[in-house]
Amino acid sequence: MPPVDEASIDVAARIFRAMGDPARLRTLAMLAQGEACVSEIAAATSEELSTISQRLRVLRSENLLARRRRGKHILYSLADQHVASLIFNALAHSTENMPVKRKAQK
Amino acid sequence: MPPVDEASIDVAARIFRAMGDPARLRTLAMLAQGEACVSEIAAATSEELSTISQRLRVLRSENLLARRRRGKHILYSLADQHVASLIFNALAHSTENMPVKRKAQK
DNA sequence: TTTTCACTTGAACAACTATTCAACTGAAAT
DNA sequence: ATTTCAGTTGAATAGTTGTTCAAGTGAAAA
Repeated sequence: MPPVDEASIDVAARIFRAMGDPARLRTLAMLAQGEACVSEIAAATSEELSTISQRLRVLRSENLLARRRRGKHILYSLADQHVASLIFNALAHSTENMPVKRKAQK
Repeated sequence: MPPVDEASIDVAARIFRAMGDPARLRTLAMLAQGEACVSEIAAATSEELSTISQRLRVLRSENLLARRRRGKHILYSLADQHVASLIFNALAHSTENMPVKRKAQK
């Protein structure tokens, strides 16, 4: 771990914060499976279209997403493999590192 | 990327959120360099002791920290290497993946 | 060119979060 | 046993964030 400069910390924190909402993380996890348009995501979660759009806007503002148009739809996907790694990493961590939080016996 | 269950998403999102604050991430980065007590952290950042304590409480509640006592001081450190990886990963991502966000020329 | 429609966006409101203060806790030192 | 002091915690406040609504965009289809 090299000494960390302030700007990097801020950028990294913004990335973490963007990923730190269950709804947004679920969206990212969905996109990790493949491209999807806004309507598809909305349908999959039974939520407002504009809710999804705002959510994607947050993720996009941190450069976590890529998008392209196909016909009338806009297809979203993860920006790169790095984003997938972060998700995978945290999910792995979340399933393993869940100590029972009990003191050594007696 | 395996299909993700709801509980894992929630835990992972909580971890990300805890890391998604510049002050907290700075603290984690500092602890990645080695153990430190609350006073040291406070001194290093010129902040209130209770501010630091509350901050550590948030990180601790997501199992990101370990602590042990030495004399009158309580030494904090990262819970495990996994946490260091997450930090390192995001910092790496933050320094590289910063596209100039400009369209292809002309 | 006009219409359509998928998506985006600003504003508003409710829900959540970070910091500070002041009081408290408890292990260590005396 | 008493004192000390590093750290913790509940409450209050100010600032931030997520969702929704309603209006607006703009590329594609007609």
